[in-house]
Amino acid sequence: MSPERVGKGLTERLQAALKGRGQRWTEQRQIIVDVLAASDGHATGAELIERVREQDPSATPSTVYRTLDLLEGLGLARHHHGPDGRETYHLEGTAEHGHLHCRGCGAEKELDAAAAAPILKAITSATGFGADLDHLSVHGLCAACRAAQGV
Amino acid sequence: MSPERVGKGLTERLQAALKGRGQRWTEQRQIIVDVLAASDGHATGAELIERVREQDPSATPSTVYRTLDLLEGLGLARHHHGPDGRETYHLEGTAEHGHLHCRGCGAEKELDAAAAAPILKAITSATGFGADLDHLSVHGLCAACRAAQGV
DNA sequence: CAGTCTATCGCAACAAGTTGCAATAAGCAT
DNA sequence: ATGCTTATTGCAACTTGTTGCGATAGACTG
Repeated sequence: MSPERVGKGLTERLQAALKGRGQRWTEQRQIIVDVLAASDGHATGAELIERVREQDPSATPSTVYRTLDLLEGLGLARHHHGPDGRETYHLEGTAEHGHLHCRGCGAEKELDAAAAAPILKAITSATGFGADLDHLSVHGLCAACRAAQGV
Repeated sequence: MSPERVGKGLTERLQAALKGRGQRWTEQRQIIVDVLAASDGHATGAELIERVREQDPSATPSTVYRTLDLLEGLGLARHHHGPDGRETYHLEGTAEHGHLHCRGCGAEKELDAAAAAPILKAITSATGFGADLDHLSVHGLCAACRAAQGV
């Protein structure tokens, strides 16, 4: 697949944001952002490291993870934990969404903002919490598996 | 508040369950169950290992984790992932409950079944999912932090 | 363009979990 | 009690992710 680069706009916004905070733009960060953009969707830390290494074998895990942290600090990337606790990263820019993991069939579905709205509202009224949709991971049984198990 | 101690009945039920499956009861497993019962509430894997080691220095991480897996398989223990992805274990027997993590003050609150009911209902009607309360971890801002941030 | 300040990098060690395998020992049968 | 079968243990290596530190190099100053 030929990863068509994400618009240059992203890189420029990033450079500006970093400069404003006295931070620096480096080749490695460019690569990491490119990789993240190319693996549109979700990728584990290990996958990202591997792909970054294809472009720059000198890259180390610490650099990748630290850059990922940085991007999160800038609100450009997000991470959440999969059903097994492994980290999964995705670029901000796609709409905020939560995740549904089915323990029956292993499927993973995304939960978009519209579908989540009543859930977030229920959380707030029951607990006072303002929940982060991006960090919301629900484990359970999907409709199909519930039917199959006659629950 | 404090439900009755999980008496010796637990050990006996456990022994019977294991025997029925051709599995064995060992000193280590006794210790691990004891420790789990004693750390009523939540404990990370590392904490459990440490405490088990106080009673039996020869215990190794693999044994502890494998026993924990076994207990989960028997429905006697549960684990979920904290805000940082670390594992947290607790004995089944206390009421099912979810977890709320506040990213503002770091507080962790429990979400009991009664409070969660409307939330689970909202999840089901929005997505068809039957959510596991025990695996429900909500990250967000608690009421106090929301007020403090004027959100 | 050279000099300075310091953010970032790479390394190496660490922490939390997981897994394969040979040795041990639990539970059953004799 | 003795031996047999095989689940369980302990070890060691590995995976994923984190952290401290000295070395490198990016960005700004003069």
